[in-house]
Amino acid sequence: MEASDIYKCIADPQRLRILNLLEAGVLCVCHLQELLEVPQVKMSKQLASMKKLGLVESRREGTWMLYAMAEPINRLVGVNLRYLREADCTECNQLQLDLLRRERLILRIRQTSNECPESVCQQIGCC
Amino acid sequence: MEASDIYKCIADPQRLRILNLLEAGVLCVCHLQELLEVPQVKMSKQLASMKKLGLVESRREGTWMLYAMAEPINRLVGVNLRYLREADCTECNQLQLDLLRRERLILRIRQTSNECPESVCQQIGCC
DNA sequence: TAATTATATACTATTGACAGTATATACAAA
DNA sequence: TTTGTATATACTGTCAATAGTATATAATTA
Repeated sequence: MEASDIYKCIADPQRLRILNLLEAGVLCVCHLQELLEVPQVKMSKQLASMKKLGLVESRREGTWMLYAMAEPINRLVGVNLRYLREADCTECNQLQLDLLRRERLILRIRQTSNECPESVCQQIGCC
Repeated sequence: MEASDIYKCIADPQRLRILNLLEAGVLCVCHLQELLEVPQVKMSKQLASMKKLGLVESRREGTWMLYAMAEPINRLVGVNLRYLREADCTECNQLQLDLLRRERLILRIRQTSNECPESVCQQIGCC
């Protein structure tokens, strides 16, 4: 895999945000949809493209699909996420904000019963 | 300027190579053409796009145009160049190779009389 | 002033990425 | 076995980036 493929991938702000979120932990498609406020079909296609690149992995849990960073995390992606989280620009602030929103999402799932299957919940870290 | 603009820019291997070369020092269009083996029109357009982004600057010297990294160098570009020069991939090796070829080019100009005007030569560092 | 050199821009055709809609699949529950 | 839910894929149209050709510009030299 070439560096240019990675750059093309993270040149899309939404894909960058997805990678940023997944580096913090496993999430399922519907939660990514909610956090980024994009239609299901778009999220699914973004994830498929990153899976094809080998950047993310997916695991089925019932009807739910859990997505995670492929291990070991691509170093070029890691370098850039680390830089952008510290930097100061519109996109960078969004990454910080997304991580906060992820925390809040997990809290909400924890406090709401049956929001998602227990097996999913365990992977995400709600319970 | 957003991070995504930078990534779109360096997602093109040739533009990445140009930035890599310019970080090492000033070069004129024809030398970049020679080093990257691309047609004049293409090089000119790549440089124009990066100038528009504010990543490079140009200065006329007679009929010659000298291109340089815009100062201060964009930090995201700097972070990535630094990483890629150390990393091991096809594109990364190319960056190393380009720097060597640049050294050799400068040596050749130094040893050949009248290959380029003296004012240009001084900026590039041949003499 | 005309010719030459280095570089830039205009124009055109092609291609690749993307969004949106519709539909398919995989699994669970009734 | 039907229904529902979460997700994926197929299909289509649109738009932006790119390459290539031709031409323009800016400065130098004869």
